[in-house]
Amino acid sequence: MARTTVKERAPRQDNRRSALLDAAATHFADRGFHATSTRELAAAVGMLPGSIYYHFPSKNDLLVAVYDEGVRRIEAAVERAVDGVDDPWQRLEVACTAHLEALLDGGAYARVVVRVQPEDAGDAADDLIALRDRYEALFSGLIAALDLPDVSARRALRLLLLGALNWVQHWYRPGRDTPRTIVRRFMGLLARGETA
Amino acid sequence: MARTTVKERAPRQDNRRSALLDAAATHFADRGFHATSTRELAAAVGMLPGSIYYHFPSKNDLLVAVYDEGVRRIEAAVERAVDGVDDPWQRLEVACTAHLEALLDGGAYARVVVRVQPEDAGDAADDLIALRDRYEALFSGLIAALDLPDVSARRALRLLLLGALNWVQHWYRPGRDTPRTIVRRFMGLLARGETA
Amino acid sequence: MARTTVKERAPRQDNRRSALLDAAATHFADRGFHATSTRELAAAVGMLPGSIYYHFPSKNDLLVAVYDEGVRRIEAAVERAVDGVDDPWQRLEVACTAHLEALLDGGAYARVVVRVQPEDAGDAADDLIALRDRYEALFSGLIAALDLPDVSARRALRLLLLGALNWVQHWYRPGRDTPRTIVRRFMGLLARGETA
Amino acid sequence: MARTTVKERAPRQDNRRSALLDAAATHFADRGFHATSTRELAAAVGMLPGSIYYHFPSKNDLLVAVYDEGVRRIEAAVERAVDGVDDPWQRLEVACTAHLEALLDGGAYARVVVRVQPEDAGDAADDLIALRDRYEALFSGLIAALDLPDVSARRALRLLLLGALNWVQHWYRPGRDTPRTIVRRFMGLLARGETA
DNA sequence: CATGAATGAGTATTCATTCAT
DNA sequence: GATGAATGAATACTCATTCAT
Repeated sequence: MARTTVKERAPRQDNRRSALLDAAATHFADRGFHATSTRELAAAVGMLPGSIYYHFPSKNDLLVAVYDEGVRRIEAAVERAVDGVDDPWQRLEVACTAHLEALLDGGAYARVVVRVQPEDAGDAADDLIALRDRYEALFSGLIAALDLPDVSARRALRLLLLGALNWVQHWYRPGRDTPRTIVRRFMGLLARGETA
Repeated sequence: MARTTVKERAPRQDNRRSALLDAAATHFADRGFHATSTRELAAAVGMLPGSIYYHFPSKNDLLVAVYDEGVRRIEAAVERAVDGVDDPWQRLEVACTAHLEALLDGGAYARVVVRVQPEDAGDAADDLIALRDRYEALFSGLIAALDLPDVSARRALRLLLLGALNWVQHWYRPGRDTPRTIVRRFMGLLARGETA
Repeated sequence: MARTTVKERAPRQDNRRSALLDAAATHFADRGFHATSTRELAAAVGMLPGSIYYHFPSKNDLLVAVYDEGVRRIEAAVERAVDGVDDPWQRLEVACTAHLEALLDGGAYARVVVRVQPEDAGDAADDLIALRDRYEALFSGLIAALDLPDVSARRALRLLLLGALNWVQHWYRPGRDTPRTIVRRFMGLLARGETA
Repeated sequence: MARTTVKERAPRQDNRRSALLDAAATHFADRGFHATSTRELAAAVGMLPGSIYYHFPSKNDLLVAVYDEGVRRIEAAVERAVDGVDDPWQRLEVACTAHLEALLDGGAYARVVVRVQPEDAGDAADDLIALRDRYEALFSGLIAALDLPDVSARRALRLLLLGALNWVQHWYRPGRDTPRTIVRRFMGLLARGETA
């Protein structure tokens, strides 16, 4: 009688916290960290501004939480994509596609990782840098498997690709391109084995 | 002689305005537009906050002025670089190097163009977009001269290169690399004539 | 002894309440009433902020409880000290010493009585004033037993002594002085019987 | 004919700043530092809360300014009072009276010095302590001139008197007593030359 | 005997901007 | 070519407190 249904136990869960996280992701991705106020965030989830601080100790920490989730999602997408693929260039290509899909269609979390600069997080800048590095290490691994002449070429390829991929958000218009076709084109421009 | 202050007397013109512009460029490039307050800018040039408004009607307009100067400088550098070079791939390479030099060693104005997102300018976002497009057109011209199969390949190359180049600021450490070596490496990864 | 937690089991009664009271005493004494937040108090005893309100209806009431305990403790110390002493000046001196010991070495409760101003308690200011008066009456009794010329001299002596004693906390450095030596010196400065 | 009167030059002076300082003194003295909000202060002088920060960089600095003025005023009053008085005990008595007058009738600035605890000023606590010490040094000088047996007696007398005097505000009711009569009574309780 | 989740009002402070002088 | 003095609105954040569970 007291509880309306047996499921009553769980629902009081932390879905306000995650609603808040979602709103933060969207706003940070779309307008930037500094251009987003805690009021906007609160309004977006129907809280009062002060109530945010029940869930997160500061706006900075909220950013770190979003960023962390963003990195986690891109990593997961990339790992899922390369799973079962054997050819090293093929693995790199599907990884790039997954990366780009995460950035363009994959929701706001991933976009935050590319849009927000670590230094915006103030004290927590180092946390963001560590997260970013963790992801780049995953990419380094994929590139290490290629038959490239030396470490310099590997580093150059990693930075060329990640730069180009992360910049896509600045000009991407859905419909005209898809993540897959963009990556196809980018990879097509590369000289595979016979690099200088 | 009588007065001890070393205040520069010579450049009679409005060097207050350009000092302000310089300070804005540095701050916007280093910390971002929203993270820079007009007070900081004023303090940096020894003005009172209100005095900024004698020179510029708003903080947004100040950004537009900086951005405009930034684009102007990159354009000038690129044009100077390609001048007298004939081979299309060679022209592209020196252009990329000039672009990267402007970004990395060329002072704050150019960095603002890459760091600040047009939407940060509010009303004036369109002005910034127009400026960015103007510059990209210059780049498109250089790429059009290459022997690439179709318009898609040309577009892909432009976006790949600009993305990779503009991303460099996120990882560049002076000493280890130079703009020239970075561009050499990037170009070396590309399949020249025989692109797919 | 199965469980590793050292949690005291014995004092069955509401030792959470008294832990809270202790924390409040310490914080109010050290930092003042307004400078102490209920969150700090809760954190100090490992509660959540809301849980305070199970034990006390408001922060003000918490202050009253601490203050009450503080007065009670000073009273008890003074009464214990004068017990068995006969000479009136001697009684006054040991009372002063007990008062000062309570203030300086006697824990936070007593210090709150001297540090916190009644008006800080808002509604409950009158409660604090009543408590303070109750204690001063005890002191008046001791002074009434002295061979002083008139009521004015008695009042002056009471206020001189209490003022000087209560001010000691502002300059006291343990080691250099002790409550006993301070009181000795103060009493030594007084003209005993032959007051003007 | 531009200026309405020759006096026009001065009046735009800093009288808003000093109105603000006055309001701060009154509020800090009457209700304490933490219990006074910047809003109240601003409202008291008809400013908006933010406008305070044109005049003072922080609430703490405002306190320091008030405190400084308070010490200055007590010092001035004491120095004025002892001027022309020769007998050392007489000098001490008029100094005490001046001190007490400053505290009780002399406006809020002096009261702040006694009411607010240095630690309330946060960062600026040391500034307040330095000011308080400066004033106590003045008092030490007056006491050094007395024919007291040793340095301990001098120190004890200084602390006894200052304590008693500063505590007066807690029980003083105008009308019943005056600073002069209170000091007379206090001094009358002291054993002059023949101290133990 | 409490907690989890919030509220609503308030905190000090900062913002871009204005405008008479 | 500014300054001095503010404005008005917003900022991130903290407060004591509530209450269903």
